[in-house]
Amino acid sequence: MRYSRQRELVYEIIKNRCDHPTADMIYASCREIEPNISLGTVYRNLKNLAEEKQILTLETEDKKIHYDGDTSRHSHFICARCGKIIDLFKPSETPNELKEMGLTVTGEKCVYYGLCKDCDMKN
Amino acid sequence: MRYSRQRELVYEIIKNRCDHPTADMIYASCREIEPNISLGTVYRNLKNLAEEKQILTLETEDKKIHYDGDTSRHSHFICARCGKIIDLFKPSETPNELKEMGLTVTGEKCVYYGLCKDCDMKN
DNA sequence: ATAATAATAGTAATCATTACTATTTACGAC
DNA sequence: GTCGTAAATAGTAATGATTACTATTATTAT
Repeated sequence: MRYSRQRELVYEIIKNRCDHPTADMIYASCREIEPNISLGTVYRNLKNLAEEKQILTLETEDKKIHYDGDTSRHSHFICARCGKIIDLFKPSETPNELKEMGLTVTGEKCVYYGLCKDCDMKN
Repeated sequence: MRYSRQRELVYEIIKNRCDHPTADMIYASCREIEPNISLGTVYRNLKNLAEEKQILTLETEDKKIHYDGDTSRHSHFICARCGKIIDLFKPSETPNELKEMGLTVTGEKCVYYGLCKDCDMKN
């Protein structure tokens, strides 16, 4: 992969955020610094970075991919009402059963669903 | 929710499969029995059934929702190459940390990624 | 500096899903 | 049983996130 100013920017923006932005949110942040960057470029680089495992993706019920610059092992909680995503602890060790079944594990995504504190109070 | 022959059909089809079909796969199965059922009806009923927690959804990297008629607690393995979805064991108990953070958990989705046996051999 | 080619900007296309609307169906009251 | 009402459907159009395409620009090895 050849260097590009745009990919560097996308990467830096994700790494410096502690939320879980979607492509259009990242695009908006990019435009503030690089007003001519195109949406396609943001999408392409997000895909590249995810394939290189420099960032992670989270496929949620809102039908938008959420990106995560924190590549350490951790789980997520997603509020079913407001959609807020909260970082959680490290998931438990991957069970041996997988290897015994002949499955080579390269990643895992553990998501809990429910109501966050704020939304629970509003009920 | 009022009874409808179409919803019943959608429900029965999912419950009697042991794979994780997408809406269009379920639509195809429905058409074999009910040739006039419409795609919108299948989508609407899948959504209804999922909201009622009679079936589960799995949001995957292929950008299609996969449905699961097995509502018992279990995890999944998804092959990164062929997309095959394999049912796994029951996930470990939901940690207390969630409750301590004020989060009310109503569901969880734990997915492992990697290569299945067949795809691993082809490497 | 130059050539080769990867990456971009801008726009068009894709495709899973949802919305819309006229018609049909379920079902409770009579 | 049938009547009325509202929910559900069939068929089609619209939506919206993502990807594809293409002429132009930028990176990098020589």
